[in-house]
Amino acid sequence: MAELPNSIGVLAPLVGYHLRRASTVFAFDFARAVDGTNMRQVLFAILAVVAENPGINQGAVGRVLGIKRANMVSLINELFQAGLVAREADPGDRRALSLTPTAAGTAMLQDCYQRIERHEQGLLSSFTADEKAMLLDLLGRIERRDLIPD
Amino acid sequence: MAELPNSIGVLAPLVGYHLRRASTVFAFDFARAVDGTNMRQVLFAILAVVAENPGINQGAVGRVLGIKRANMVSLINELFQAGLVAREADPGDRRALSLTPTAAGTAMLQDCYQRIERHEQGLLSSFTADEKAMLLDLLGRIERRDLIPD
DNA sequence: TATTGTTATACTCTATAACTATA
DNA sequence: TATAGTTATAGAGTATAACAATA
Repeated sequence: MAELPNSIGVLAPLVGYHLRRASTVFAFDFARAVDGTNMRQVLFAILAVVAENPGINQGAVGRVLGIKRANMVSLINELFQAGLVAREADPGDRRALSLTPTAAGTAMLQDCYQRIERHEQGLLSSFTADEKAMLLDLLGRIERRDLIPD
Repeated sequence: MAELPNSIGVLAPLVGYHLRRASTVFAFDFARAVDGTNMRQVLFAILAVVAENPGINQGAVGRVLGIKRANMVSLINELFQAGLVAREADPGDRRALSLTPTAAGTAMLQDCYQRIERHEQGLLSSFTADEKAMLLDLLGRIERRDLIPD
């Protein structure tokens, strides 16, 4: 017992601290869940939004997910070069790029979703259905539309 | 109604996604709360652990917070150069550095804590006391000691 | 004028490997 | 051998400013 106890002092009652730690636990588990797929949390989120809203603009995706325009560029490039999304000039607005998932993108999304879902069940194995629903509800009430990028 | 609706597709039922978004909301608010203090989430967390466990080693702080040895170095340097923590060779183990908060460090911790506490009350203004306690409990059950750094 | 996508850039966070000095 | 701190380094994530093309 050489080690000091790990009391976290004033961090204990702070919701922000515990959100950060819990979020990190899920982030690590996400990485393990999609190991070998070359996917990351951001890419998965973008792919999910594109698949749900085919034809959506690059900027709109960023606005939904809280990613800045400037940072969307290389992320979309990654998904495009991996053959997971297609992009073409929006006929209604020639400045904009219209994004759609490819067949490979849809397959990747479904594969990853199933892996992640299974992993989340593991992390939440001690949770009742009510507790999980309660957690999602409480988190949803925190996510009041935060600042739009830019 | 030029903009597509922002439905997030398969992200909706994933706890990890909502943890990440909620965590970001709190991180932004943290930054606004401590504006002008030169403090950041990591530095505040380290300061809190050092203040709660005076004499604790650099590596032990990292273990409590999930920060790797290599990354602790510059963080402790920042706190030291800001005059918030003092460090001296541990008499019992001459490899280790024993950390204690300075008077300025204790004052900074208390000032920041009060600011953050006030801000968290704002973010959680729609939460009942029971709901906040429930959220902390559920998050605590996720933070099962995650992987020790290194 | 405002907006879409883009480039360039910088800072923070996180990760690995290798070194030193102690244990 | 193992551990504490350190250095160097690299990859993500995130931030701002400025530009061209289009609205």
